[in-house]
Amino acid sequence: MVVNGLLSAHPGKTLKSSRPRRGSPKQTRERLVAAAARLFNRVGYHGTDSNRIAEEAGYSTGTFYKHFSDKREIFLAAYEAWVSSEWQALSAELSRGNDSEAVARRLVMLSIDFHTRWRGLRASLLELVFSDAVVRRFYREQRRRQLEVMRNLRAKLGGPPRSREEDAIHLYTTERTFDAFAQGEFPDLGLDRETVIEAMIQKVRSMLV
Amino acid sequence: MVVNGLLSAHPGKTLKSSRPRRGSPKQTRERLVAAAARLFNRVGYHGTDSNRIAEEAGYSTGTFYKHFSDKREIFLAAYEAWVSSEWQALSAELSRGNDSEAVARRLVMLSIDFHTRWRGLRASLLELVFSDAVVRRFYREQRRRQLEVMRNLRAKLGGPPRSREEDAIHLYTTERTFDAFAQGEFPDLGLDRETVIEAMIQKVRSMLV
Amino acid sequence: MVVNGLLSAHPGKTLKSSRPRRGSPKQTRERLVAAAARLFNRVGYHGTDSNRIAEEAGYSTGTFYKHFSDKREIFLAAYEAWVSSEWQALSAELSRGNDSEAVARRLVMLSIDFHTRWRGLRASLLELVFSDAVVRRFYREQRRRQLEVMRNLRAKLGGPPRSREEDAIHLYTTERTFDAFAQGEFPDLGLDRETVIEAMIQKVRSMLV
Amino acid sequence: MVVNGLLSAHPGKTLKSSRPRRGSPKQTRERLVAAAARLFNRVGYHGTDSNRIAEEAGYSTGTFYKHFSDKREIFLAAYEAWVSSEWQALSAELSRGNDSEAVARRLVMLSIDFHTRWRGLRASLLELVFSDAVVRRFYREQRRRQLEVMRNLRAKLGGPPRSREEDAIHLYTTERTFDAFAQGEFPDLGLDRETVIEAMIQKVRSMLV
DNA sequence: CATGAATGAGCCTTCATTCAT
DNA sequence: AATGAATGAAGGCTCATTCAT
Repeated sequence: MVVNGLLSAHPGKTLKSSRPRRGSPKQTRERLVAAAARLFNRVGYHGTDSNRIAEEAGYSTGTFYKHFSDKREIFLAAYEAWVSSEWQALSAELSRGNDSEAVARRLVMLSIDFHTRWRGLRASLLELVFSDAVVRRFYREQRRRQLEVMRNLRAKLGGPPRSREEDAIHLYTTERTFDAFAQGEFPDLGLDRETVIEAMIQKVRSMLV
Repeated sequence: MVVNGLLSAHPGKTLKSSRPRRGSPKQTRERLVAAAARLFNRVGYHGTDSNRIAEEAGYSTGTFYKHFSDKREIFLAAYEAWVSSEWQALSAELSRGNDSEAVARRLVMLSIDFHTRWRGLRASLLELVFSDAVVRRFYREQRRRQLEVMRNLRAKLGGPPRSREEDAIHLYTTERTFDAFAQGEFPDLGLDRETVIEAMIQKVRSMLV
Repeated sequence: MVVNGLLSAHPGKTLKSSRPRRGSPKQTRERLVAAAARLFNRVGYHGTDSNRIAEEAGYSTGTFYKHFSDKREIFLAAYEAWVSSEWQALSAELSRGNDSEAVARRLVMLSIDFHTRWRGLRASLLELVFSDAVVRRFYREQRRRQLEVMRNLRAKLGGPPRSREEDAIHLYTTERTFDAFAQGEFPDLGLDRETVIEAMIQKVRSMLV
Repeated sequence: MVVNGLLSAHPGKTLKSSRPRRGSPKQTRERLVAAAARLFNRVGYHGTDSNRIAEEAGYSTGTFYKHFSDKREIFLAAYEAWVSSEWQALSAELSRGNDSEAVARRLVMLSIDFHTRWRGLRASLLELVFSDAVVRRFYREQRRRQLEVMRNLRAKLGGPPRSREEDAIHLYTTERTFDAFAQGEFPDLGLDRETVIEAMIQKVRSMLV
């Protein structure tokens, strides 16, 4: 589980590293994952080639395959890095809140931020979940954990009981809406950004209390 | 693009056509789109080989490119066929309803059905919307029309006014939930199918009245 | 089983074909096999790359894979072509002989000729038989047939009975000696070409009568 | 190249060494050659990865290239080790013999043993002799020495004079037959092991006396 | 209108070899 | 003497697309 500065930072904006002759395998791996995340987010999974990932990270072709057996593997690593950093950020956010309105607002802003930064990877995700059994398994596992976290969270916050089904629907709603946000769908549809945000805040809030 | 029997029928289940040498261009095109839809739904956009589409439709490689300038074009044609057939089915459903609960139920079942039949194409959609400007434009246009239809529908049914933003969020919710349904996500997460369906019926109903 | 002019002709000497836009698949396949044989014989199996085979045959990369699923497959095709053409030549030779000395001489000269023309492919053969189960199976089958042919031949010629073991040893002897011939080993070792040939003629003759 | 215990022992059966940091260069070199021999015999020359050789010997990649300038060099070293150990074993065998039948038998059994233990390396040999001039030179030199040894041996044993050409053919025969033995060709062809061995014993014996 | 052989850019992957430590 | 991270040329193979028939 890699939750480091390189990755939790904005993946689409990190600069291309200069050529590093020899580093720790861990560092190399992280640089590769960060570069992969950047590329996935820029051109999607299918638009990214493994040689390019290595180059973007400042390494040569072969180095990639010393660390990952194929593109899918680094995709999963990037995906995991994102999920980890998002959860970490969300729980940090939650731990300092009391006013539910303020907490919900911060959660929404944070989510939008994450979905925006990981938009390309997210855009590729559903197709991979469909077409690749390994990605699918990984993805479903994340979802299970998400539902678990939600349930625990609400218990801790003293919120009202909800069925897991309701929680799932809530997750789908926020997820898809934030994706639309990240993809710039709202201005394109003539929808008001602030109105959507407010609506989402209310939705999130209703799950917390 | 015509909503014909080939397409509005279950695309994943249509049998491979026998060799149909020389037909009307219209018929050829439709057969190609139907074959493409079948393949997209089975293996996704990137998993579908354009030569294979022609073969599946009972034509040769060259014929494919006589009717479509590239793979994206047939994807859009298949997408359009699906949207058209879904809307047609939905409006047919709506036109015979009066009891809002029953109508909502039928709409939900219909949607699940459509999402299931078009799951592969849908799975590829978000990535293409992300990576391909033409698909994006087409997709956004569909979304605009969807919002328009919703607004008109509610006006006709005498439902309460809603902001377009609320409508959009509703669409995202149903869309994503039905996709999850189609991908078999619910049993995998230990969620009860019927409970989700009931919840969705209430959601849809609340938009109608 | 391809026994055509292209292949039974000297594979190392055929000129590179000019670019043929469209031919029968059979012709294309034959040209590819002929080109592969030429390259295998020039630089060995591992020294030959599949793109180069296509180029040498006057085709592009992709054409190769329309006809052969990988390099091994075309190796087996070339191998089969050689075996076929050699057997055909040998049996043609045998059918017109009566004087056993003369027949044996012609068989030896023919074998030397074949081993010389297929020296690169033969040089690669043992390694592939060792490392590749499919090649091994194919190779063993050829050997079985060889032993069969020998037995039948001798029966027809009224020669003395020999055990299959003796036949096998005889085949190994001639095979390896002709390979050495083809590889130019004799002058290098200061051995006299004619003396070796005479010895081999006697060996072959002793198997016939 | 020293014929040491590591090498004259069964190369295919030696266990992977434990990490031997810092030894004499000579020892390191020997361990590398032994590891290379093991791998060549398991998967052939082209199937052997030079990094893997180092690993198998318990050293790092770089160490390999400190001792050998390339893969071919270690192949030649392994080849030489094998030839040396085989000659040593054969001459030891010969020196204690008097009964020609018994001697021939022991020589045959020894040869079969050697060919079996070095089967992978031998399988690669002919291709390398064909494709690599340096290997070819080395190989031919071995052959010259072999012919020399044979001539001397027979002189010492008081055997009948034979031409070098006859000797060469004899060598090819035994070599190829023992290779076939080592590759398991006989059972596969339905040939009787003992019959072949007896025949080879007679062949060898006829060269000695 | 239809065919299908042919194209070739481009991606994935391996592995012999180098070199900074 | 040894390490092992890094290199990058080279090759295998795919697939969207073209075009002569």
